[in-house]
Amino acid sequence: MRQPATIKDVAQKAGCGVATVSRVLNKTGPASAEMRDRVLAAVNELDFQFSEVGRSLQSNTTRTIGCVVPSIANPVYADAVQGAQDVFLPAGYQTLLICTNYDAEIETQAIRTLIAKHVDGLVLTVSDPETSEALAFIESRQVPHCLLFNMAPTNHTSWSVHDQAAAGRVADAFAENNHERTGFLALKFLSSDRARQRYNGFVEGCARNGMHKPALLEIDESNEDLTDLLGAFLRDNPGITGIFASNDFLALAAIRSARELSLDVPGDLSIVGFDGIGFGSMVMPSLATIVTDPRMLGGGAGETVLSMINGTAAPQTPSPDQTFHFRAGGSLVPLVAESKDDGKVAAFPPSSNPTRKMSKSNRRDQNET
Amino acid sequence: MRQPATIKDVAQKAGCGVATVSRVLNKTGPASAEMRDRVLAAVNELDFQFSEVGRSLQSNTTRTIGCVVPSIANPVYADAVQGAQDVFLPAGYQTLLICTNYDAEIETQAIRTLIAKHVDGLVLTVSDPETSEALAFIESRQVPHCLLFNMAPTNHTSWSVHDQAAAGRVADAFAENNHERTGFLALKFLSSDRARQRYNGFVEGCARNGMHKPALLEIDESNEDLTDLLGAFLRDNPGITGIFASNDFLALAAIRSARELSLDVPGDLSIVGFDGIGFGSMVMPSLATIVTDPRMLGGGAGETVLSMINGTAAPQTPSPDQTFHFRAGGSLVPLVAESKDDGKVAAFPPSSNPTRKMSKSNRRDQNET
DNA sequence: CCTCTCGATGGAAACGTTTCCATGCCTTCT
DNA sequence: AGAAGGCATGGAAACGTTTCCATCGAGAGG
Repeated sequence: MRQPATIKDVAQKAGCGVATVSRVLNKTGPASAEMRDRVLAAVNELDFQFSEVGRSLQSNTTRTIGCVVPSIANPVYADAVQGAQDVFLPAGYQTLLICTNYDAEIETQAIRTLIAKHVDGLVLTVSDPETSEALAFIESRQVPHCLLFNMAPTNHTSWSVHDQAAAGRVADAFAENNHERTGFLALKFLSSDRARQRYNGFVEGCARNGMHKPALLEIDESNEDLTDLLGAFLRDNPGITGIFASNDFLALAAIRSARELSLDVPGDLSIVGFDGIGFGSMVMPSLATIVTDPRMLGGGAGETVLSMINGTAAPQTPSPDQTFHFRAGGSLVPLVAESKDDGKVAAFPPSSNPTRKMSKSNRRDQNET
Repeated sequence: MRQPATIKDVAQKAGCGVATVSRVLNKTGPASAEMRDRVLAAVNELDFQFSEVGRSLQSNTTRTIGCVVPSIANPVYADAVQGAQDVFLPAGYQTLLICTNYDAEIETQAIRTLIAKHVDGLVLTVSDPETSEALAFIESRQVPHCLLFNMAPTNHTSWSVHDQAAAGRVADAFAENNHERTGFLALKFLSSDRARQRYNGFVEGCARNGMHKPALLEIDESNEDLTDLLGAFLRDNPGITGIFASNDFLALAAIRSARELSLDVPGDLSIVGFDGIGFGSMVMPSLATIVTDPRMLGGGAGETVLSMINGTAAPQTPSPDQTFHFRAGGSLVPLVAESKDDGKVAAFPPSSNPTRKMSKSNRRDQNET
């Protein structure tokens, strides 16, 4: 039993042809009761199991779906993958997972291999859907697929948070709390169209609310020292009272860094995140953020691919404003006017927030250190 | 080009035999320069790519590894999977991911299918390695494999945190801080040998330190209301001053629940977690916990499987005490003696801990509600 | 009693590769 | 000049399935 038994072994042991074995085991054709028993006995004795690879060659199907995301160390993608596989597994499909680590080269290469392996479908987050080589290749091969967390180019369907609208909502939130000067904090701004969408939406939202254009603080590597960068950023852009971080991790890191800079959050600086990871509501202050549902999105993308495979009706993608909602939190508070030492007079007493108080003074005396 | 081109199409277009095409493309045999050019031209024209399934059938190899974990919604497993795939991908292997959702039935079924699909190896976390049907099957089929986060039965290798030693270390930490009565909080105690290992280690550690045997609080479903359960638990087990949660999620949830019960953490109740997720150090108070490195473990398990496939020397698994370390945090503080009103006389002045004091009075007046 | 039909069964082709082996030719050595 | 060897190439088997088609026997209907 070094080599696993094949259908031929079973046929031989049962004293019949391979066709009969196939018919019995697949229940795809007539067989006498006695024959059935003999085959089943042989199967048991040999511990036989069909080889899916022989089967795939013949049937042109693998019951396998490719799933491509940047990284599952990020819980947003991890949840989405989980959601997708929770759909696939009960449907009889297994999932080939690729984490590209935000590398377009790996993305292209891995997807070619997935297609060579003849996956029946693909769920994927690409770095840039407009230029993605991999995506073009998928189309040319006509593999059923669905995007995830990407803006869908024409002829594609995508399950995604409407980043731009969500970021606009964040601008509204800042406006509602009387913030005027804000910053946008992003990691890997260039390799992620998500971050860019959020930035654009935020800029637009700020403009719509009559706020200043947000300053951009971009980090390239996650191991750069955020505290130093943040300090320099606030020094270079005086007057900033709020920061929108392009994800919750960054937001929490920013809170920590702000504290290291002896800034009070939210007293001196309000911070809003994006994604709505569960921890956000466990920290003090709780994190104001955009809440999303990655699991639902992953599941939806999975259903879409299955429907393409089966030729059934595709599930409806959620409307933009169903893909997120704003969650208020202690990290974003109304800005209260006080003696503002940058010359701008805080003349208007905010009617909507009678309890508004000011942060401890002497914030950000940047030349002290 | 509905159906992708096969090697035969290439051969025909290049005017040669399929064997020549195979040799040219795989660089596995001689070919004239002119022939090479013709073949390459045909490949380009047809956008040909080998079918891995045909190849697999012939070569008895799939360049695919199965990876089985309970759920990647849990960042511990997500990180481990990421670590494994970071090893596999550069080595030319892709990863078939299965999340069993802690269901032994799914586990067995999925692993059978993985083997039918002829994966070249397996990295897996099973629910119980001693009784796992799937594991037995893997052995009978002699598939290279490595356990992850499981205690290794004989003849298996496993990359895992030494749960028992780590839990013992937690008991030491409580002892160092003069706690005597503790509780152990676990989710899915029955379906996870990890939780049981930790419980055993904790019980043993408490005994070693002369503490009371910890009380067990077990939650079955993650959606049960922890606050109610915790309240009842503390009422039923008076005198508890510290809780060891079997993972950081639970620990953070417990902190929140304690607050809802108007208990101060750590003032009234110290809490220690397990896993060392990044967030633990971002919350206030920071979470005392056992820090582990799931990514390293996943990577190690991956390397082990690769070494089995290639017949090279297996990497050395870390020694038990290299698999974790204790991280102090604000959620665990020394217990201070004070007027204790539960009748127990604090008569014996503990020689080893002269500074021992009691907790603030009237905590948990259990009949008040 | 003969034919027709139908159930049971086996042989063989096909799926897309790789690889063994045979063939033919050209070079090179004796 | 003849033999030997090496290179370039193609045919075909093999991998493990499914499925089409043919065969065979038996029961039914005329």
